[in-house]
Amino acid sequence: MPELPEVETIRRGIEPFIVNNRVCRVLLRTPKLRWPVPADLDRRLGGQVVQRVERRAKYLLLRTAVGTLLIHLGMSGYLRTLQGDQPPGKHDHADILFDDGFCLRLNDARRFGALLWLEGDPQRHPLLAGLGPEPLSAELSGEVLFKKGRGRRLAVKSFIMDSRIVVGVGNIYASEALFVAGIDPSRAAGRISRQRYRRLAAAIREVLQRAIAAGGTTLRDFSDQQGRPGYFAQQLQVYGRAGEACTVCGQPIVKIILGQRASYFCSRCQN
DNA sequence: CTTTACGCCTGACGGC
DNA sequence: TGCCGTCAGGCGTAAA
Repeated sequence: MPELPEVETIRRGIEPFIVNNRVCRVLLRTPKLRWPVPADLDRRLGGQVVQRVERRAKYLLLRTAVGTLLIHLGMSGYLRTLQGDQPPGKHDHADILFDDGFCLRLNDARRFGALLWLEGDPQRHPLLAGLGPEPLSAELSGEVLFKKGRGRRLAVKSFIMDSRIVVGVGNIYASEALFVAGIDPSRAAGRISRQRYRRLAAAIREVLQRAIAAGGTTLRDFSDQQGRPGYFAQQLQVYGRAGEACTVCGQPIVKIILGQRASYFCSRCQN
């Protein structure tokens, strides 16, 4: 389930292989993922040179002179990199083949992902236009969170998972960041001080940054295959650890449901 | 305006 | 062994 760190790791992994590389063709095996995949994608992307590989939130953007291929991996999606042709396996929905024999293959068992063709400025596309700040940029600050949180009764965990507030904070890292910041996930977003939001903004950045650093080592080799993203589970402090001792105080980690999502926290360290 | 519920989809897992 | 129900989860959309 790729969260932002996984997507960024994938971006960095594929970038050197496809920037300045020309797409020779696109092979679609599945007509619809989350939305219908443009049937004429081969005609649009074929022959185009990938100029840049960007990421906005959890969307990957492969930019060409005439348009942008948007890729979202949903929950179960991953990209593999292949050389030459290899027989497709189960849930291998699309291949992007390049002139030099390089192939980017999209696999997504649950098909919650997306493959779309965007023309014009991608930032104007409805999927991207309303997004909040990137968590790793200076645009995210405690002040921004504090201001957006005014008057809201929503649980802060659900609040930071709202992509209009800040992008790329998925279920796992939301719990982790709130633990680092010492904030109870169920606390209303409007009832958190500026000071504590500053700590939260820093915690979000730190947790994501650390996961990217870990991904850079575990997913380094993209030349073979397996851009299969992991959870970086080895360094999670609360997520999925209900009943286990808090790494700081030893209290058992508690699991609660917020906004229909599993949430984990330490009732002693977080308030 | 905010908040909540649901649907999309498959694989893993537990109970029988 | 197999069948069935439940859960997981990003994110858009509908409904309250």
